[in-house]
Amino acid sequence: MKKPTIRDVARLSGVGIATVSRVLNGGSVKLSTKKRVIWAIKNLGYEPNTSARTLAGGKTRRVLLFMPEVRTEFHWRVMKAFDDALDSQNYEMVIYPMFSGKRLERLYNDNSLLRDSDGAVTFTMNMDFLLKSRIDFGRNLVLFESQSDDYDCVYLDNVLGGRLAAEILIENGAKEFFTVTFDERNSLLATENFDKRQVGFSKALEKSGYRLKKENTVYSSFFFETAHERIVEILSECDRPGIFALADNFALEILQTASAMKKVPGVDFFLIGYDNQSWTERAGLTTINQPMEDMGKKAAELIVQKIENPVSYLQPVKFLPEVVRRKTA
Amino acid sequence: MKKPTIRDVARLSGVGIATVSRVLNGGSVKLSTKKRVIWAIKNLGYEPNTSARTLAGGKTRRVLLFMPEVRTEFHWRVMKAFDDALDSQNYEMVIYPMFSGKRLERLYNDNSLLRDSDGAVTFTMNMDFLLKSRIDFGRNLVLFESQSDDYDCVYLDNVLGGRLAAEILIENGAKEFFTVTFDERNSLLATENFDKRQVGFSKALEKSGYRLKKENTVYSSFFFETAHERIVEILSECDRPGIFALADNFALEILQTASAMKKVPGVDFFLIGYDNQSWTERAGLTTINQPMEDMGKKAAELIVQKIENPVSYLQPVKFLPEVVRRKTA
DNA sequence: TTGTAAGCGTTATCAA
DNA sequence: TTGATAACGCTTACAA
Repeated sequence: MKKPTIRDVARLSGVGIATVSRVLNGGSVKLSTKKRVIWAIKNLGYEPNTSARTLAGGKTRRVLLFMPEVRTEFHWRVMKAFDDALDSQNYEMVIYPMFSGKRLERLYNDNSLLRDSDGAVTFTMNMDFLLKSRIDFGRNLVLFESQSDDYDCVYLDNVLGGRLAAEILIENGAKEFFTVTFDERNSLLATENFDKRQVGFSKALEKSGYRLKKENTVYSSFFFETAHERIVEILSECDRPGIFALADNFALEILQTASAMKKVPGVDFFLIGYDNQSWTERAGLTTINQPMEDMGKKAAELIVQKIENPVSYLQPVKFLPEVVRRKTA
Repeated sequence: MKKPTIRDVARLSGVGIATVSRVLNGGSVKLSTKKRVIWAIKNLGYEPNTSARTLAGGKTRRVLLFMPEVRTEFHWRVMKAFDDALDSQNYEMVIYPMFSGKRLERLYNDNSLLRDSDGAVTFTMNMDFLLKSRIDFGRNLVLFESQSDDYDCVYLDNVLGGRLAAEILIENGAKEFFTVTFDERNSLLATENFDKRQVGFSKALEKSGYRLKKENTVYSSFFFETAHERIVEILSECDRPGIFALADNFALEILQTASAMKKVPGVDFFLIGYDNQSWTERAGLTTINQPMEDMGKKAAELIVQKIENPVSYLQPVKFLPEVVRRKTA
């Protein structure tokens, strides 16, 4: 049994196909006819054909999301918020995972997916790298958690985030400071957000007369926490160290190690994370909140706006991080 | 400047549009004309229009992947392999993330994405749940890491995996046995793979005269390892316990805790993981290997085969887990 | 082996 | 406010 088309709907409701199209796309139609058409649509279980729509010059109502390797709750929650917001505007999210640079090449050679989208959003991607690919992203591009003067973007003030972390740790009376982070340079597609947190942190320290020694930056990773030994060392040799974990994930590692060593956070050492992931509340971790849901939602709004009402100016949206005080600092 | 169409190509190469289409889709064309057409395609930078193709009844060369919440290296590596294999056959992967049941409803109401795909693959999804949604997945559906009598599927023998783990631990001379897992029932979309590992493990234990006590199953989670205290307890109170971590992620937690407690794996306790994630080699973790790349590739082959040569029989493909012996057991 | 022409299901233009 | 009708770019009979 064939799927009903716009013609079937027109026939059943006794109007022309153009009228049905108007009902579908919000043209002006007399209320009574509109009602008949809607009834026919429901009655037949009609659904517009996307390909025909696109071909005829209509919009796809699809937005492409360039997704980095998902490692933390952060990515997932932002994507979810983004998706929800798009859906409420009747748009659909399609994910393009960035497994490697090879994938970009592929998109360059066959950008049908991009053409079949009304717009695109890059998610924590290194724009230098992306733009170097010479892919034509079209005009409707929004950057999420990366910055550029040439595109709309939604990002968090990571420098401020670092500063806030420093202030808390100083306030707690820490004498020596440490950061736990990961080496972004290994990641082809990384943005410089971790760098910024680090910079904000050490600048704020200096402003108060402290200093972040170079060797006090500990590198870990998301998959396999390699910082373990350094953490044991710090926790046993330092007097009440102040530790800034540039992602909550790293803080977890520290919390566990400390627990096994019978060191009490907030007493024997001070710890502040970054992200405010859902588990941190239970763990009593003091952390820097990123309003992930708001940010995801904002990105969706921005791209939809760009698609529907093209304007000639840029709209960079900067979100502000906030300290969530709990037990560890 | 408009994009070139099939007509432009036909005109430039002096043939009819049908001939160009044949070149594009692999119909029989004289070699010399074929060459001319290909030259024209390159010359113009022509790219077929997906919507027109689909509308005209052609294939989209697109496969939809239902993605669960990605937490571990496992998901990422399988997706990558799947994607690579699809690409080599000139297919494209589109991800449909399963944020929640709500997302399924949405697909039910507007399954244009599904219609715009030639086939679909579910990735570690609970099929009961998925089928209950009454979504029409079409005939071209392949299940990855879940089983059903009604569809092609690619899966690992998880019961065997559990058995292998038990055998290793017994061989090491462990007296008391533990498992660390997570509670799948909380996850709407989970498959029963963890259950199966657990069953295989305890059955094998019993066959050798041992027993897995109910209270010896420790529940953790991927986001926030809640098993920490239990692990400390086990490690300090048991004489050389044998621990089966049903995912490498959980094993990592144990390794770290042990390290902080100065307990040596392979001596003070025995530990075996599951997955053979990339970091496990460096960590010296004995684990059960899942051939992720092979499995992802096989799933791709299966779905492409289904699309291109529909057959009337089912092809369940069972992969076998293998022990990777390292230092912890 | 090739070309002509009839769809595919929409949107958009233009008259009515 | 409506309805014909011409695109949109392709695949696929069918004819040559």
